[in-house]
Formats: sequence, structure tokens, C-alpha cells
Amino acid sequence: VGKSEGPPGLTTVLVRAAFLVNAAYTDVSRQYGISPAQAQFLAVLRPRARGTSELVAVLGLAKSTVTGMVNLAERNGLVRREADPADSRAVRVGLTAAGRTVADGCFTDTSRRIEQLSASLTADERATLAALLRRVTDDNQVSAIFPEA
Amino acid sequence: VGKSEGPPGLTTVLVRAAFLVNAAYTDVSRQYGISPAQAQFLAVLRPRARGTSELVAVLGLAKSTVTGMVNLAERNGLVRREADPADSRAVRVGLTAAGRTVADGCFTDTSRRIEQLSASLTADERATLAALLRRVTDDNQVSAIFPEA
DNA sequence: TAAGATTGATTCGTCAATCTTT
DNA sequence: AAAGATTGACGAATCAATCTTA
Repeated sequence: VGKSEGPPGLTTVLVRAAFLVNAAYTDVSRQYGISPAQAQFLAVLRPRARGTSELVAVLGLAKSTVTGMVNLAERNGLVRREADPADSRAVRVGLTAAGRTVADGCFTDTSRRIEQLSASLTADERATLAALLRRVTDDNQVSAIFPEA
Repeated sequence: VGKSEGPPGLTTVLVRAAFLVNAAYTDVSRQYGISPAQAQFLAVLRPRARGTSELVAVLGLAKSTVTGMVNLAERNGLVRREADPADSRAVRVGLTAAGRTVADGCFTDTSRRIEQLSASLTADERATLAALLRRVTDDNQVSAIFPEA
């Protein structure tokens, strides 16, 4: 407060970058008529169907929260519950055709939005940034959020 | 899908880094008995009191959302509404003493959590990462989220 | 017109308790 | 008993639309 300001530190820019990513999610998902939480949820299902417990681990939410989000997405025709052949207690949640359309479109548009955030960087700078950020995410066991494949 | 996997791209690691930052907010704010949204809200008020419209712009939320969050924080004794001397319609929202304690504590702990995300990087790497991320945030008019002073 | 506040509806998220299957 | 999942109750977040007042 008596100190001169100086440039914002790493923590601050990390928080602000997260804010930009969140805003991208919010804006794009709204265009698809779903909430950011639903978009995040559908994104996790893109590679393959998941059990509820698996979704709990990946999304970091309470069990009942996941159940509620599955219910909502199912009501909207975006996901389907299937019985797990191996365990009759378990359920596997997978995208419907409509759900895949929304998930893929949302994924593509969100990716584009986020790519544009670094539009002013050179290819080398982007590679450096990606490598350093990857170190951060690798060191902190991020679950398979935003899976590419 | 026929392609070999390769390392995750910049977009993916940005999303995952945002996920880590969000998780830090969620965990820390819970320790202080408030929601992540309230923590974000209080953080914005740390440097100075703000009008409702200003909060709408900074937080990117609807007016009624901000009013509701002010109401809740006020009920919890964390903020206070004051009359704007310049505009008799306007209200200025500022932290109470209790609110400042919570906001500062939350800020400190969240900062510490986020600092630790890059614990494995060298000082040079952190500086490089901060500089590149700062380019990203500067180019995308992030509002004064997580102000340091 | 602009700043706030309010209302009503939906979703998000948690916890505690319950049910079924293993 | 333990695991997977759901239900019910509740607080909080969010928006659109409306209302009040300056």
C-alpha cells in the first residue's frame, strides 16, 4: 500500500486467466442453452460413458450433485442411463446423439474462444506457455477435465 | 482418434489450470464458511467500496444476482451499504471489519494455495509463465478480479 | 433514463438418510 | 458391512422481467 505497484504476480494472472476461461464457458454454454456446469459435465462424457462414481471423482462434486446433473441432462435428452453389465448396482451415463451434438459444438466453440485468448502470442510463446502450464497441471493431479480424445 | 495422442495443447492445459484455481477457491472459501461466489465478491471489495453497477461490470453478473449477493453478505455482517454522497440513488458497498477479516484471510489462503500450484517450477520458469500469462490477460480486458492492492 | 431493488423460476450444490446389490 | 446410486430438504446462485425512485 505504501509500496509501488509493480506488475501483477503469477498468482494474480493465474486467477485472471481462470476468470477468462470461466467466462468462455459461461458464454458458449449459454449459446447452446445449457449451464456452464452442464457443459463441463457433457465435456467429460465426450470420450466415453462414465459411472456416477467416476463422474464424482472427475468433477469433484458430491454424489447427489452428480445425480441431479444426470437427471437434468437426461430430462433434456442429452444423456442416457445404461445398466452396467458387470455390476448391477452401477449405472453408466453416456451421451445421446443430441447430447453428442451439443457436447461437440460446445467443445469446439469453447476451444476456439480459449485459443483466441492467446492470439497475440507467437507460436513459440504459446508452446512455452503450454509446456509450463502442463507442468503445473501434471503436478497437481487434475482429473480428466476437458479431455481431447 | 486415429491420430496418436501427443501432449495436451495449450487450450486443454488452460482449462485444467482454471479448474485448479476454481478448486482452490472452493476449498478455501468453504473453510471460511462462505461460498466461492461470496469469496470472489469480497475479494473485489478489498481495495475499496464499490457501487452495485460497478460490481455488475467487474463480476460479469446480472444486477439481481449482485443484489442478492450483497443482501446475503450484509445479512452475514460482512458488508455494509452506504449512501453515495454524489448520487442519492446510488449505493456504495463496502466491507465491515468482520468482512475485511474474512476477505483478507480468504485472499491470503487462496493465494498460498495457488502459489503452491507452481511449486515445482524454478523462479525463472515462474517469471516466464507469469509474463506470458500476463500478455494473455492484458489482451483480454479482464476486469479487476483478484486485485492485489 | 438510469440505479437499485424485488419477484419468480430454475439450477447448483451440499448433507443426511435410504435403498439395493455385492 | 461396504459400494453405487438415489431421494429429500435446504441454502445459494443466477437470470429475466418488473417495479420504484430519483
